Amino acid sequence: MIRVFIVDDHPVVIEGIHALLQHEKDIEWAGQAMNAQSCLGFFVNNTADVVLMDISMPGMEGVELCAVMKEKYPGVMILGLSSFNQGLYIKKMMEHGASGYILKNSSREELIKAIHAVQSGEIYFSGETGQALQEYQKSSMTELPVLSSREKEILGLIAEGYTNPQIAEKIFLSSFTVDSHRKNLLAKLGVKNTASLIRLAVERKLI
Amino acid sequence: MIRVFIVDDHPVVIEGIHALLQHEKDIEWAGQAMNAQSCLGFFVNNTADVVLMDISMPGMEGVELCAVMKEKYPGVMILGLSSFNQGLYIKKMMEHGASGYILKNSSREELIKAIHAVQSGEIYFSGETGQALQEYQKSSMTELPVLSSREKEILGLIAEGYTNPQIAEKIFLSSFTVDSHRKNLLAKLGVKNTASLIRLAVERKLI
DNA sequence: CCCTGAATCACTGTTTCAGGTGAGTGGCTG
DNA sequence: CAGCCACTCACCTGAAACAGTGATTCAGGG
Repeated sequence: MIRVFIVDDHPVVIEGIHALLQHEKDIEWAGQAMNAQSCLGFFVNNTADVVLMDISMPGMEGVELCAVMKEKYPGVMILGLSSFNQGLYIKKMMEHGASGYILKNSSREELIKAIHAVQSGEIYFSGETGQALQEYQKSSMTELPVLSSREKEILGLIAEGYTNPQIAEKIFLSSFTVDSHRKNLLAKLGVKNTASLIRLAVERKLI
Repeated sequence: MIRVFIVDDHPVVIEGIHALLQHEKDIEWAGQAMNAQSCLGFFVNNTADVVLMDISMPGMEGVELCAVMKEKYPGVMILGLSSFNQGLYIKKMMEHGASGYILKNSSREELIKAIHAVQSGEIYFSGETGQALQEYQKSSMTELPVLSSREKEILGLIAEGYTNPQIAEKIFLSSFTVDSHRKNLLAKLGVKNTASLIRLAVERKLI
């Protein structure tokens, strides 16, 4: 008998999963919580085998709660649960000790399979989720090089649409100097032109 | 008696809302669908008063389905439903005839209030959602000009870091033509150079 | 049927960017 | 002190981007 507990701030998700699991013979509904506090409160006097945990609760609570839970109760297996296929969240969850991750639009069969898997110590990923994780690791595994403050300043001005001469005038430098910084930016970030540079900068929130 | 139909690709959400509504005396469960096709199929021989519709279904189906439904059955009120507080989606939904929008983590009370509101022709927004919409409209009040499909294609390739000659070779055009499209992009979006162009494109999610 | 607009191509300048190379200063650190 | 690195400046060359102008074709809508 697997005791399942759920933490999610969406009432409909709690209800839905309850409905999906209520006729499973080897699954017992341990309880539910709508936020981190009440989850931790439950585990003071009770326990469960598997916790289904929404990751994208307000304020990143999910990831933190996962860390706290695994520290206090390492025997409790945590299965991440989210509506979206977000590599970033998945990665953080796993770093904090989660045993797997499934999407909320998973089928009843997949949900049950995942619960069994993590309960017996396996790592479970729904297909799409595993893919997203790979994608994520491919695209941002590479550490961003450190940019000097001058470089970041100039990167910002380039993104504003200023040309080298304009930037030079604005911050009292030679346009040769601005050009040097610009070339260093391209080299450091491994891109070939302004378009790639700005795209990377915006997407990785360097500006 | 309000007949409520739900379209959502998440089984748990369907179950959850069903559970939340099943004891409401003046609400009748008209049916459910997990995708746009089966929703449209239902309405061939049946009808409903209010449709709860997930916006963020795979492939933007939600927004499109909303448009089709309102064209075919203008009397059916549509209430957007999503896990996230995304101004962009909300705006698109409303442009396509939706009567309101609530978050999936809304309480049972709010859900029922919203259903009654839209059924009687009102526009309903959950508090947070209204805020997000305002935020969104503030930040991008200036309407984005319409880009042709060719322009969007070339914008994407510029963002990938390709130069005009490379793009020309890639999509079998003259580099003059690519340059023309590029100039049109700059003109339409009101920017002066590639840096501004790409920044705008990434920030406004044109690519 | 005419007008509009997307899409295509062309030519000519000017400006900016990219690549390479080199060099001087000042600060921090092993 | 020697070495590293950020920051600064300089020049040269070729490639790309930007600006302006103009033209053709083709599809769709009033």
